[in-house]
Amino acid sequence: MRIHFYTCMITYDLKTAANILNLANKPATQGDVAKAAGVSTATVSRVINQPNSVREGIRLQVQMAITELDYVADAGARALASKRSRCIGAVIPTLANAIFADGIEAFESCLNQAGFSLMLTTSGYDSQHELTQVKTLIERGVDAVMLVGLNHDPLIYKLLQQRNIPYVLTWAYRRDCLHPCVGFNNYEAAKLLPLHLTSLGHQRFAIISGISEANDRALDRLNGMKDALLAQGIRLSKDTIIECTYKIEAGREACRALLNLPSPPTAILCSNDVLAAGALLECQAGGIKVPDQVSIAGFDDLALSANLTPSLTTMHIPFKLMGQLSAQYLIDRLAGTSPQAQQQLQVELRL
Amino acid sequence: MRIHFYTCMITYDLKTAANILNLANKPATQGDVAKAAGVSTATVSRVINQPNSVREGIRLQVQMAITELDYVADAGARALASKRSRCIGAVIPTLANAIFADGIEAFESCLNQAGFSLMLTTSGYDSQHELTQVKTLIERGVDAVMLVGLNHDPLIYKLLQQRNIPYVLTWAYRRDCLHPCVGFNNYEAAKLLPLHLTSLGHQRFAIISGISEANDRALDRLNGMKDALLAQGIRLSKDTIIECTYKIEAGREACRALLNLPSPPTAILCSNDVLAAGALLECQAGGIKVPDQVSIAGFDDLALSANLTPSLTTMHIPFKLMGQLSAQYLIDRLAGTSPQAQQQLQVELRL
DNA sequence: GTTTAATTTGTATGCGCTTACATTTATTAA
DNA sequence: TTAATAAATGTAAGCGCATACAAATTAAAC
Repeated sequence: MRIHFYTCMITYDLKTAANILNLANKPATQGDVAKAAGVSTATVSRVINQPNSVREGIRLQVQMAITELDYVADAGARALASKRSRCIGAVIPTLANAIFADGIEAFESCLNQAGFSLMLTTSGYDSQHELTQVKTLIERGVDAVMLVGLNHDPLIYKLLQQRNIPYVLTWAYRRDCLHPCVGFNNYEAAKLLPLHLTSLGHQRFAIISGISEANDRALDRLNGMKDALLAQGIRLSKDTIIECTYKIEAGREACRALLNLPSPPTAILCSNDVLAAGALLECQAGGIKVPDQVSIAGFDDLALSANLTPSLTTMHIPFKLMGQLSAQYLIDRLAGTSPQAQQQLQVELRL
Repeated sequence: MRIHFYTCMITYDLKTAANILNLANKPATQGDVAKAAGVSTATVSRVINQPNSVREGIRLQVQMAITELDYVADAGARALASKRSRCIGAVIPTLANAIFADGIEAFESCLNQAGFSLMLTTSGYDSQHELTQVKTLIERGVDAVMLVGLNHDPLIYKLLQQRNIPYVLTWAYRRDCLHPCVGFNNYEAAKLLPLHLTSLGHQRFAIISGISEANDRALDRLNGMKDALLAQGIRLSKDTIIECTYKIEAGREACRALLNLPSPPTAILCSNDVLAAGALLECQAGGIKVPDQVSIAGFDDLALSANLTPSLTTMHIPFKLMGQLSAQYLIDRLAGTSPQAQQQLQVELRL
């Protein structure tokens, strides 16, 4: 036994050091790493946070100790000492709507590459719930926040500004927006659709819109469409504008109602591709020829839209780019630079 | 001026205390609240964490001080002192596929109600990237982790178990699974589809599958379909099984290839509704009558599927319930109870 | 009205890290 | 070679909270 022990001591190395220190099976701390590498905790911290400020030999030694001990820095302690959580929060209306998928995916991916994690919450298109979610994110100590749309409870801005938390609004853009935003002008983009359809000769229009209350994108799109029609001398009666939730069934139902009107529209403008797909599928189910009997236009250019027959006329939005740019904006802000606060993205009509 | 100041002092109350303490405009700390309420920090902490252990009068006093000072507890400090971050991490393959939307939405919602936040990351169907993401989540100090599917790098389990971090596997279930899981048996569920189609008289089959490598759900579904066909004496040739990414265009393309075979299938089994929708839309685009000339079946029962014409035969999965149950499992684990580790959900064929 | 027990509150320590500052070591200039 | 300078490392002080334990208060029992 004694000899064995002695042998152990001779072959003492980082590996056994790891085991010895890990006897209690508690996660290794910076102190454990420091001890194992024969340096101070400050040096370990530097190896992790500013590796270039540590000479190569020592750096490797520390990194080896980190590996041997399976050391993972404690997030709470880091956040407490550095005032940075390395987490960025986002509040989106819902995940169930494909509209947000690509943008958020790109947003997350970008954050990830820059060493940030995404804390994701949903508001269910409810501005008071959105406020609650922002409060929660602040409590979780996020370094920055992403929101969807331009209109939010003023308290949200107050809370964020008070704590100096950078934020960015997305999925929308307005030149006179007082807050950082990355997106496109929903109102102007929506104007293009009726324009295209009137140029094809359509006169009798209807609109299927998302619920415009508490959804500035939906409202802007609706107003854009209405105004563009008005400019052509076309005023829609009340029963030709239907607001419904962003569900495919809702789109179908709305379309059915419109086609049953005494004087049904020859063109249906939808403020979203999910609704448009619903409308198109309702027509197909009812044996109504599109676009011969009725034309349908959408908005957002979901993957589905181009694959329907006939394919949907829709407005393409560079969601992926939007996610990337909004992530980059926040990353830059946190890095101390002053990125452009308002970024407008170009949309494109897809026939 | 002087009188004014004096007046201020007389009306000294929590509000002015707030302003005085907040002069530096730094976020209020627990200590500030304690001072303002005339209690110790321990009491403030209790008011926040175990309100019932504080007498009502003092509790209200403290809560008022919290409001006046806009106090928000520092997440890092809380995590450091309590060893709990109140965050739960999830790694899903991608957000771009609608399959995950409903489940994650319900998962997040459940966590939220229980006072947890969701940290969401994506793996892109890459198991090594998944490992990286789990490491990141651990570094962020999540209290628990949700993963999709049954097969993961063993190191993931090791890391989680080592740190005593509860985890749950979802979107899949196997009776002999060694890990906590909430889901359904992809293999058995997939068997039901060919069964249904052979009962309709189909003999010439083809399969459009997701990439089965590094995706146990896709592999199980593929094997289930193949085995069920084999049991009926039907063996698929190599060119009637196509694996592709979960994109609608990929489904179209695969369908086209299958229909161009010398002896095209009369039934196409898709391991996912996105692929099935692509196949169906390809048929429509090509003027091929469904189900007269070819039958198409899917899996997952996306909202779209029931609204296509003809509607897709598909397997309904209770994704929302799955999200809720997996969230609840982790919440219970963190609360110290021992919830059932394996939970199987029932699927249902939708014609 | 005491004594004892139960409840409420305060005191004080430490969680694990970052960082300002002090000290040491390496590098350059003279 | 030595002095002056720059770079690398160590020391030690918090960051803001939760909580074990001690002290004080209240309620219950006698």
